[in-house]
Amino acid sequence: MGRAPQKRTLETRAKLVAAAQAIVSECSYTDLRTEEVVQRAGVAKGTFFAHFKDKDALMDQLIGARINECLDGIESRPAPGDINELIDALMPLLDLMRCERYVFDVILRLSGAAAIEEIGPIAQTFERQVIVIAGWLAKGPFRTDISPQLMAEGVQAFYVQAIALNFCAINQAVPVEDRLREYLQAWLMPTTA
Amino acid sequence: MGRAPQKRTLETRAKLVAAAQAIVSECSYTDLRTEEVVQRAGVAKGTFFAHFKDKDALMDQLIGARINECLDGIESRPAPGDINELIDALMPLLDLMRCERYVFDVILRLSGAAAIEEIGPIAQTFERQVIVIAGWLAKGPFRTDISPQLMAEGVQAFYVQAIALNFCAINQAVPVEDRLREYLQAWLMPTTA
DNA sequence: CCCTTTTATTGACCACGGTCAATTTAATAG
DNA sequence: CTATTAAATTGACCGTGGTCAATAAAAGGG
Repeated sequence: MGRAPQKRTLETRAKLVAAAQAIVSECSYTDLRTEEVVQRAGVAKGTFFAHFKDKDALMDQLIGARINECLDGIESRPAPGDINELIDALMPLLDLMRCERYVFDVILRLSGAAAIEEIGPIAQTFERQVIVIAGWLAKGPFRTDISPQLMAEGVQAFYVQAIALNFCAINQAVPVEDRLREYLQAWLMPTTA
Repeated sequence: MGRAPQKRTLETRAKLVAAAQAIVSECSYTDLRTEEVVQRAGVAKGTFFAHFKDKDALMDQLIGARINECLDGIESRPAPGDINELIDALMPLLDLMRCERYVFDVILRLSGAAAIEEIGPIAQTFERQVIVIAGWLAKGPFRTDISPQLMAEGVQAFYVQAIALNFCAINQAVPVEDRLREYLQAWLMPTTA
């Protein structure tokens, strides 16, 4: 049996997170260095790694929290009535995911849980994304031959692909939302002959 | 005006690539260290980085070559007549992409070219994948309301997603090919009411 | 209050990717 | 053949993520 966590522990962790958030808002996720985090938090380097398995775990927490804020906003909206409204509703999420190349890389890396017992914040939001979107699609004027869950997984696959393509110099002429619209039209409202 | 490349240069590069390939076949991509590459090649560390921008550039070359071998094999097959045949044909590619978590991460990271002038090997194969698949889909018994190119981009998005999900402990109960089949059925042969 | 056990913190240290001024080797001109 | 210039190579060095034995601080037990 472990004992209750000490108050000191929670304080230290809070200081680390606060320092990290400050760095992110002043500079960027890309520029965050663990060395600077511990300096600002006023603790030793080892302490950081006693609280976070590695740097990715900190990013998981920071970015996961922001995605959840995003989903809160998204969830409070009425179900979109067509594909354009769907894309409008998703845009805040997409903008967050593509705000920095490094952020997108981290998200992809952490979007799946390595082990069942340790589903990180970002991985959790990926499940939540599907749930939120599936809820919408069930109400909309979309295809009915497949489940809303499957439709939602497809939507997720397509916006990840759209963002990935948009990071290429070659493909930046086409805005993400235009590319995504083409995908979603074909995915959610197929017109079979 | 630059001079012609020296024979020595090509030899050094070949030694580096050979050393890297040896390490990969003896150990894994994950375990490859630049230090060991240069030791086996009998050159200094700086030489490595004179030939490759960074470690990713070496991986790009090694993995890109393997993907191309894969596509050569795939291309020599007749066009698949249904979704199961399509999946069978794609399996070698999928197995390569998911052979190591690190390999999948590298592929995702390099699948898009950062700048127009420098489309790396992996990014090139991603275009080629779409071309090969689109060629197939044009001949198959699939939906005709969208272009083969768009269908192929969707197929790519779906196998990437299927692999990503399969790296999660939670989702490993369902084999990649089963998950992919469900996606492709809905994507390539929608049955709208 | 002191002793014991658990938990948290520390900072010197390591691993590994990547840099760069200095040096060596090859190509070319005279 | 020699001098000059361009290209390739070297290895000491750096930045940064991550480790771990030693230490300090808190929590119980008597």
